[in-house]
Amino acid sequence: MALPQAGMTASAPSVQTNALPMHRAGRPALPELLEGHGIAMKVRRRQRITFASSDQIYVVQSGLLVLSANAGSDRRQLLCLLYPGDVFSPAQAPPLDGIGMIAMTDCELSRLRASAFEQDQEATLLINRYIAESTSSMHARAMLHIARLSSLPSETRVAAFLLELALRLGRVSNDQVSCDLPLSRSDIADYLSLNADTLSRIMTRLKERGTIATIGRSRTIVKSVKKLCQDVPVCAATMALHAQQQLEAS
Amino acid sequence: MALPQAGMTASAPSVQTNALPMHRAGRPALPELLEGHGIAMKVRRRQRITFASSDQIYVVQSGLLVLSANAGSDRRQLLCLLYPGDVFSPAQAPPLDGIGMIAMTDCELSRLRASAFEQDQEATLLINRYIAESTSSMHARAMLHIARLSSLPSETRVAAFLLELALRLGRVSNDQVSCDLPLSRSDIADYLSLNADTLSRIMTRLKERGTIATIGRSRTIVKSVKKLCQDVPVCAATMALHAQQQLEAS
DNA sequence: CGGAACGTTGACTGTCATCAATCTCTGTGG
DNA sequence: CCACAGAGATTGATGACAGTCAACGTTCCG
Repeated sequence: MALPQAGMTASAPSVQTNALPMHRAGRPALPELLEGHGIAMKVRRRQRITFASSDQIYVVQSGLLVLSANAGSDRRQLLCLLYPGDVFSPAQAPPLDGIGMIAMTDCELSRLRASAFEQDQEATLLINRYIAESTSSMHARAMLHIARLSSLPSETRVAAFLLELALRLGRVSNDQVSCDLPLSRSDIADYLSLNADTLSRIMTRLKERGTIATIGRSRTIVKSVKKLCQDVPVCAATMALHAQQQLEAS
Repeated sequence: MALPQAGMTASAPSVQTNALPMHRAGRPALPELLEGHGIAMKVRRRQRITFASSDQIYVVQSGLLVLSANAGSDRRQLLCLLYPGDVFSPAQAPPLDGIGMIAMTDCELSRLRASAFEQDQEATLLINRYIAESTSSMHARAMLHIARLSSLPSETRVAAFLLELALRLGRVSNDQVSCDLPLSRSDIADYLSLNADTLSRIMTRLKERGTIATIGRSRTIVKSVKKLCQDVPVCAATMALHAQQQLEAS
């Protein structure tokens, strides 16, 4: 288990995006030597991880986590999604009340100490590079999320989010993506800064409009990825950031 | 000029924050060897920098820039503020239309190629570490910004933002912070995802309420930092992320 | 079978974006 | 020094949209 793997299998997306050519497809594989140092952790769905020491680094091997905080009066805010391959250290989190990670699915993590590699310069080099690339890509995702939150109407916002999650967790076939949502409605609402009620209304509208379809409570299908990317610029960027990495990892 | 310096002078903030203890105060100084490799760039206010190659890295030496994109139909979205000391590479930006940096003030940048250090392992080590720490801290700021956008009412959002900018660019004295805003109203609005009209109303309300005061068009004073931090949890985190780094830099 | 968590829907309210008009600064040229 | 122009900032009226509260339905669990 040297490579981080996606929580579910993924086939190659067959859709063309108009991503800027400058963008990197993925990052190099996490070297195995990390395995020797890290402590494997298994966390279960809904489990919460608080940051004990700032020296610790978490590597997501499988599953899905979110960074959570209590920003407002009592409202929980989900700030960031952590996918397999992501490296996360407390330094990347703001010092908000109730900051911590919450597992959305059963997860496998590696926990290691940032100072663990200082003897081995070669290893430090590789690992720092890996961390830098991971952190860069997470920053790009955060920027995309800000763009989604700020400049998209709520309906499009939800559609773009579902696309991201489906690209990461689901399977692509013939211009459709589908996945089982590991987040509940109120989780999604807390991430997209919507009300759960409003989110429910929006998803009903999206279904009526034919943008998405649902099976049961959690299975969700984005009907036409191509159309979504044409209509919404953010979705093309989502493809570039999420689908290509998926390609790399598989 | 080895160290990045703040655009304007900064005295030590005299206000206590309840930042979480785990949080790092700053990052180590950028080593001088970067100077040898980098190309110094001077950009003027309002000038736009597009990303030519993904191999390039920009280090902000002085001034203030923003990351900008055209996310929605025609609306410009300001995604991220870049302060002195920040390292920014195109990999940290999402592949959105019209992505680029815009100088809010006259700026000094160093531009270097990511692959420039590969011969010198010692240098690579230090620089990668610096980049990793910078990127981490930028990620934390992005998360804080998301929290601000998502879970604060617009009035508080503006106040929290003004606090951040004043802590970075202004001077602290006796529980007050003041600075000259380098951003126009519509810049601020585009960053906080508000309408410029609404922003104007909000600032009027903040003035009436005594939270802030203004002198002329751009000079802005946050009246009671302590009170703001007590009322708004995000502001305490803002102090932790921005005031302490200011301390470090000065 | 019952209960709890989750999801949906409706009526109402508050907030923010929009559009348009007016006002205030700032710099320029006479 | 003043007049002017143009950008930027404010203010008002209005409509669209999302949050709130409450009730009801559904699914999943013991």
